[in-house]
Amino acid sequence: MTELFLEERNCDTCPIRHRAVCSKCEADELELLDSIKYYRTYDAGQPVVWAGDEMDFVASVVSGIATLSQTMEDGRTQMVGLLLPSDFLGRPGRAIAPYDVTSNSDLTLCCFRRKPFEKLLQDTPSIAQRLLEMTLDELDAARQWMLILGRKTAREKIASLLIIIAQREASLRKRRPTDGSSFELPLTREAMADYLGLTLETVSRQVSALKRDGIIELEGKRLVTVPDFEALMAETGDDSDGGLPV
Amino acid sequence: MTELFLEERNCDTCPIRHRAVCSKCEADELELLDSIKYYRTYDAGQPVVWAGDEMDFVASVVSGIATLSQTMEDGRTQMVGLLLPSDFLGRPGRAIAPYDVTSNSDLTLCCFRRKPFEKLLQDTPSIAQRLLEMTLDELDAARQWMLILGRKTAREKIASLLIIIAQREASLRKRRPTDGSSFELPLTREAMADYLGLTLETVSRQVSALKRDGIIELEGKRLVTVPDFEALMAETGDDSDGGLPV
DNA sequence: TCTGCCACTTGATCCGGATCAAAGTGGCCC
DNA sequence: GGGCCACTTTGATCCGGATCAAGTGGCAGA
Repeated sequence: MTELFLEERNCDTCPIRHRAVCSKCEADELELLDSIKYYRTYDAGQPVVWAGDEMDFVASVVSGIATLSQTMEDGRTQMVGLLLPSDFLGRPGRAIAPYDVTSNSDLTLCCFRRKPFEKLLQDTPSIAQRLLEMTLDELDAARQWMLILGRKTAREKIASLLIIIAQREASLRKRRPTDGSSFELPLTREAMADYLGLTLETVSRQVSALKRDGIIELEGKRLVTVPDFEALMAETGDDSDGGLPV
Repeated sequence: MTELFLEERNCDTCPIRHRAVCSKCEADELELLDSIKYYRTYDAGQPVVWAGDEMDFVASVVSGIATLSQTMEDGRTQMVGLLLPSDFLGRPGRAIAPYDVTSNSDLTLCCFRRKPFEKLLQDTPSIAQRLLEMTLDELDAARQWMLILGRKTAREKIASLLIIIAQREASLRKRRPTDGSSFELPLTREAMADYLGLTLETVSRQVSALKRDGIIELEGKRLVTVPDFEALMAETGDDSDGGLPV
C-alpha cells in the first residue's frame, strides 16, 4: 500500500533510488541518495531496533517482512505495524524508536542515515510530499486495524487479516487478488495473534474453522488458497465494497 | 498533542493564522490563509461529514470535540480518532472522507478550501513539514490506541482513556496533569465505549469501580477528579514512565 | 407540578475467547 | 535414521465482558 518512490517492475535494489531514476526527481538527488544509503540484512526473528533506542537511520524494506510491536510490562504484546517490501520504516525528525521492530523472515533494508535524509526532505518537496502520502496511508491502515481490534469477532479478525495480506501481496505484484490465488502466510500463528489481539490457540482454531467451512484451503501450515474471494470477504463483516479504497 | 501552528495563549480564532503571524511563515502566507479560510459551527451530535462523502475542505478544530468513527453494516461502531481544539481534520490530496466525522459538543471549525490549501502546502515547505509532523503524531496515537484495543482489560482501557483525556486537556493549557486536577469528560458513556471497544454498560461499571476504589472522584456524571495520577497510571498497565514521549 | 426522555447505573445470565494441558507435525542437525 | 525443537493443533474448563433487563435521576417542555 505504501510504496515509496517505487515502480516495482524495474526496481531490484532500493525503491528510492529507482524512483529517483525514473521520474520526478533530478539526477543529483540520485547521487545524494546513493551517497547516504546502505543496505542491512537481518535473520528471521532478529530485532532491528528496540523501543526507546536511538535510530540513526530511516529505511525502505527491500525484501522480507518486519513488524512493529509494543509490549506491556507483563509481556502482553500488540503488533501495531506490518512492513512488507517497499514499505517505509522510521520517522524523519524523530531520533527515538517508539516501537520494537523485528524481522519476521530474512529481511533486507535499504537504509539512509537520518540527518542527510532529513536534509534531502527539506530540499526536495516532492519527496516530503510522497512521505506525507505514505504516512496518511499508514494512518488509514492503522484505523482500519482499530476497527478490527475493537469490534470484530475472532473469525472476522482472521478473515480480515487474510484479506489484508492477500491484497498487499497482490498489490506488490500490481494485481488484484483473484479467486483461486494463493499466498504464503508470512506470520506464525503467534504473530497473527499479536496482530489481531487474540491468543495463538484461538487463531489456530479459527483458521481450522475457515478451512473446515471451505472458505480457505491450506497446504502445509502456511500456504493459503482462497477459492472464492467474495466468500472470504463476507466473513470479514465489512461492507461488500471491501472497505477503504486502496 | 497535534497542535497545528498554534500557540494557544494568543490564538483566539484560527490556529494556522496565529502561527503565520508569530513565526516561521511570512506575511503573504497569512494573507493567503486569510483569503481561503472560513468558519463553520456545528451543534452537539451533528454529523460533519459521512464516510464516502466528498470533502472539499480541511479544517482545524477551534473549540469543541469531534470524533472520527467507522460503522459496520450491522451497526457495530469503532471510534478511530478524537479531535480536540487545535487538532487537524482532513487530508490534503484526498477528496473522499474515509470516516464519519461527528461533533460531540458545540463545535467550531476553521476551514480551508482544499484546493488552495494544497497549493499553499506545495508552496510552503514549512507547512508541509508541520503537517507531516502532525500526521506522525496521529499515527503514534493510533498505534497506542491499538495496544489499548487489542490487549488491555476493561479497567485498563478506562484508566488509559482518562489519562489520555487528562493529558490532552492539560497540554492545551500548556501544563502537565497534576494530582487533584479535574476535567470534564467530553464523551458520553456510549462514546467512551465506542472508543475503547466495549459496551456502555461495561464502561459504566468500570468507571464506578474506579470511583469505588478511590482512584478517581466523580462530581455528577462527567466531572472527574484524579487525586493521585500515579495511582491512575498504575491502573493502565503501561510502563510507569507513561508510555510514549509526548 | 407532572410527564417523558435521555444518559446512566445496576443486576442476572450467557457466551466467546482465554487459559491450562496434552498431543501432533515437520524441519533439521548430528 | 534418530531425536530434538519450534510450531501447531486439539481438548477441557474458566472467566471477563456482552447481553438482556430493570431501575434511577435530572431536566426540558407541557
